[in-house]
Amino acid sequence: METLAPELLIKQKKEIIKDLPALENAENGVVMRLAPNPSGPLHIGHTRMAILNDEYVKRYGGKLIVRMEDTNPPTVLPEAYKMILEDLDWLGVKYHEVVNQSERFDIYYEYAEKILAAGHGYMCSCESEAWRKLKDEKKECPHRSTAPEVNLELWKKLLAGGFKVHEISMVVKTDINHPNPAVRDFVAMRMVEEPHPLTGTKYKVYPLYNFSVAIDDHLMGMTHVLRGKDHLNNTIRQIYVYDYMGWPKPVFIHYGWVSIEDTVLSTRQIKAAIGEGQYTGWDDVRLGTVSALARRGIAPGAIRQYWNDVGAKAVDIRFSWENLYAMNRDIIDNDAVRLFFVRDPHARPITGIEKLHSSAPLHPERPELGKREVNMEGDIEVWLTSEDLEMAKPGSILRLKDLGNFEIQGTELKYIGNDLDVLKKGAKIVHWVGPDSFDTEVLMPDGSRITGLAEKTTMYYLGKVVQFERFGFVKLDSASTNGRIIAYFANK
RNA sequence: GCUCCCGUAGUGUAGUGGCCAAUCAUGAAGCCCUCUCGAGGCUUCGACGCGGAUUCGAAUUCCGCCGGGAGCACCA
Repeated sequence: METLAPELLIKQKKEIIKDLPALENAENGVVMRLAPNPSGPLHIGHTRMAILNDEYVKRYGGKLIVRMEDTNPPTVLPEAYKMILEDLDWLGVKYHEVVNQSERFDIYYEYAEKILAAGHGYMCSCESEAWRKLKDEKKECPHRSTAPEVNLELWKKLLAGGFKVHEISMVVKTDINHPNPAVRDFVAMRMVEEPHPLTGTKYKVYPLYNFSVAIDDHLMGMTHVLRGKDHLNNTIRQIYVYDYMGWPKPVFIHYGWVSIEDTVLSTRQIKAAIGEGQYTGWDDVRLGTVSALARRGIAPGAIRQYWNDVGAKAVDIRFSWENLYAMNRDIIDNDAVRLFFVRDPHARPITGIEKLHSSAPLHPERPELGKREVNMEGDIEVWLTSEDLEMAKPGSILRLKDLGNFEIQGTELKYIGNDLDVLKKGAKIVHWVGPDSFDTEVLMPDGSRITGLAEKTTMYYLGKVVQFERFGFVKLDSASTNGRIIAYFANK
């Protein structure tokens, strides 16, 4: 066995792939959607809806539509359209169509008119605060009983530009006596003067979330709507539109709230902070954006597995970086080359030998990835981390990994052979770098920086995820012209 | 205040009346292995929020309580 198939002995990975629960009414394929607001790129929180929807579409076959919900010009970030799609691509999400709500206004107008004509909506010129107060008290506002013909006239006047901002809006009736205040009548269309990044000033009358979503979900043939629990009340409101129009309803699934600690996620905050130069950009490794995770060496497969594992139940959960990192480690461990990195390095001259040679595999389980060789001659000096040096008492023996055994003599290291038996006598294995190493700076997710020396070979793996032994997995980002390496910490 | 959702180990998760003195992953502790504090192997720790009811039998059903979360925008 060992000679025939050694890989079977080494890599018996526990491949327990947990399946998402089955979807109702999905036997004949599904149509699902991702409906991001293009106010910024995706962050770790958004990846749940992306992965879950993608997983189901892949499983049952069908179509995944990306629908940019860009109906509020002030919050639209023009670059976000592209960034979101790049994030999805990186995540391995297969979408079949991309549509922008900002280009579908004529459709929303058509349905607004139908709703008004049928008496299911009204044109309201109440001051918004007063209107809300009436709703709280389950009282109708004076416009709620306006005749459809009058409403239609007002609607036409609105479209023709006959009103100013905030002067009038179109409201969809639900049930003014509904026990749940979150569900009573909602504004469906309103005027916006700010130009839209995509359509400019072509339209002035904008739909609001619940209205455009209900219409689009139906028109685009959605069979399943899988979104967060925070939309529970929105679903109830949207169902009123379905019922007014006599549309069949998709299957609605609401997964629980995810609380993500220790991570900056607020698009608005990030945007402001980038402007102030506090972050280098949307992919600053301190952020929880998808691009930041990518930059840090988090594998898309780890994120996918994480959400698959969590599933789509309605329980509120805490996001666990620890669990994500464990999944990430599983994935990257196999390909990450092992290299030496010495933090807070201190030089130590070597005595007792003129020539030293080190040869070690780049990956302990994968000899095919090759070896790295180090040759040193003459007045040899190596660098060790202060942490190891503090532990080592004078006269004790250190095993410099893949190099040799050394006795501590003051600030010098005396070569005493290369026999691994010293390990059995309690010699400690430490990591080291030679004179041709590179200054390296590792940026940690918390914003701190760890500086040290990385061995020469590191330079050949720029752009890759590697393991700095006894330190952790890092993504080697770049090297400046003077040879300083910048790396980002992924996980231990 | 009103309404809704939820409640299994530290974190997630399986479990839909008996197979549960509760699954798996992650975590922690220990041992083995390994020239890494990684990987791998083994062992251990750790949970059904509480109280009633139904039942021969409940983590699974019902009621009450407690606890957590969300929504109540001319944001999405």
